[in-house]
Amino acid sequence: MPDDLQPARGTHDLIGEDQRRHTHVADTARRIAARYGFDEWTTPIFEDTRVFSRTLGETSDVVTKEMYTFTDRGGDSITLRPEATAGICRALVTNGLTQSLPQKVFYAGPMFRYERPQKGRYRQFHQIDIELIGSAEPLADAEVIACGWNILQALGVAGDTVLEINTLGDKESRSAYRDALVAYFTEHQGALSADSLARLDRNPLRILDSKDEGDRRIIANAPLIADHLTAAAAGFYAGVQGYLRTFGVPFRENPRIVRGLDYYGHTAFEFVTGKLGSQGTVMGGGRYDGLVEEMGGPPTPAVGWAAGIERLAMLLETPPAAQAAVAVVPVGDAAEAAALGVLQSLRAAGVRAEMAYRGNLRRRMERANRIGARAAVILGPDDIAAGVAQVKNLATGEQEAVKLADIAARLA
RNA sequence: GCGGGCGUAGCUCAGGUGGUAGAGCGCCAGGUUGUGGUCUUGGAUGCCGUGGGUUCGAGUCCCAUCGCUCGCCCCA
Repeated sequence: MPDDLQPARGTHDLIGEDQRRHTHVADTARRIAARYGFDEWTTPIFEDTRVFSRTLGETSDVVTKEMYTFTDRGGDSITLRPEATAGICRALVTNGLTQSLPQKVFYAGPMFRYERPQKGRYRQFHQIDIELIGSAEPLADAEVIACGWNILQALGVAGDTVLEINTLGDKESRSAYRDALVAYFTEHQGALSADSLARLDRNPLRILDSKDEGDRRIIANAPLIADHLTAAAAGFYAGVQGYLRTFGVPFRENPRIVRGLDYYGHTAFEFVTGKLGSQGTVMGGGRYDGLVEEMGGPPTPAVGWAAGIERLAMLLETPPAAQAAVAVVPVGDAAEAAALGVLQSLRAAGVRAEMAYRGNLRRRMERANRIGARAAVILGPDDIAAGVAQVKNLATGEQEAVKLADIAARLA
């Protein structure tokens, strides 16, 4: 194979089983989300760079080193979206939908981040996404999570995942907690890893997430957000947990859960799995009450999550099967016209049907077998003269003459 | 961005100490021009990732580079 034409680094072609897994994940999510009242939106794959730089946080890795940003021919700074939420909020504002809240949005599509590729991490990857914009109630958080849980159940992967939840509190709680953390970690900075030292002034909350062993010992005694929550924030968090129990969604509190993007507050959660190596987060999200305002709209509460389609597709136990076709097989050139008639009648009846473009009977039967056809409809001159075709079940080998007019109904 | 492992046929892989490349599967053709799967006979697989170096000679040794992969970072 010439190596001058390869897929760009971190991108993948979706073909055959890969595509079927992908489609199954997206279709299942779409179906379940619809039951919860979420409507699908499609927004542009690229946006004005400010849509992301303003909202994701000036210090986040996504903005500082992972965006595909370029200047277009008109001189505008354009960015391939690294995530869906910012674009959805922009669309909400642009279309004046802040006047008709709440909006419940389902989303599926490709995202782009310039990262070092690895299992479950790609430069072009796909997410499904739901956003519930316009409700400040804890019930909204719980419903969004319950919907995600149902999707994982429908995909048959819920058993592989654990829901971990935390609260980041309101602004007041968070800044008090942040101060406490900085004080604590500064006291122990001699023992912190280099990575965590860098996080200390950039994003101290992230230290809680460190995998470094030395860090973990220090983190074990770090202050907890629970002790710095305002009464309102604590009440909100308790409300979310109560509704999760009502919905029957099992969860585990994990005070170490922190979100990477700055716009999150209050509820933060992740569905994690141990089956994908270090890329264990399969679905993650939380509440982002400030984002719509950041985008130029009125103050608007919102909560949502994103899930990686590739990661979910990898967890699928049994690959979705391709739909088996019916192979139409003419015997000799003279039978072609009649065979095409049968072929089209099958398709009109909703049957997946195929006819090879050339080849003798034997070759066409081999091909029917190779494509996994469930049946072959064989038409020879004798059959046509008698107004029938041989319908052969390729699994059992049984064959029987069927009137041409009855074939479509027989195989539908 | 940092560290480890790996790039040989379409796929999975074998090729001690350097001597011009192999297997299985798949593919193509015949046995079988009105019947697939099983069987059988034959055939083609290839810039040994790419570039450079050492050598009489490199798939094999060295350097670089690209890609894949695992971990860190980050995140879905």
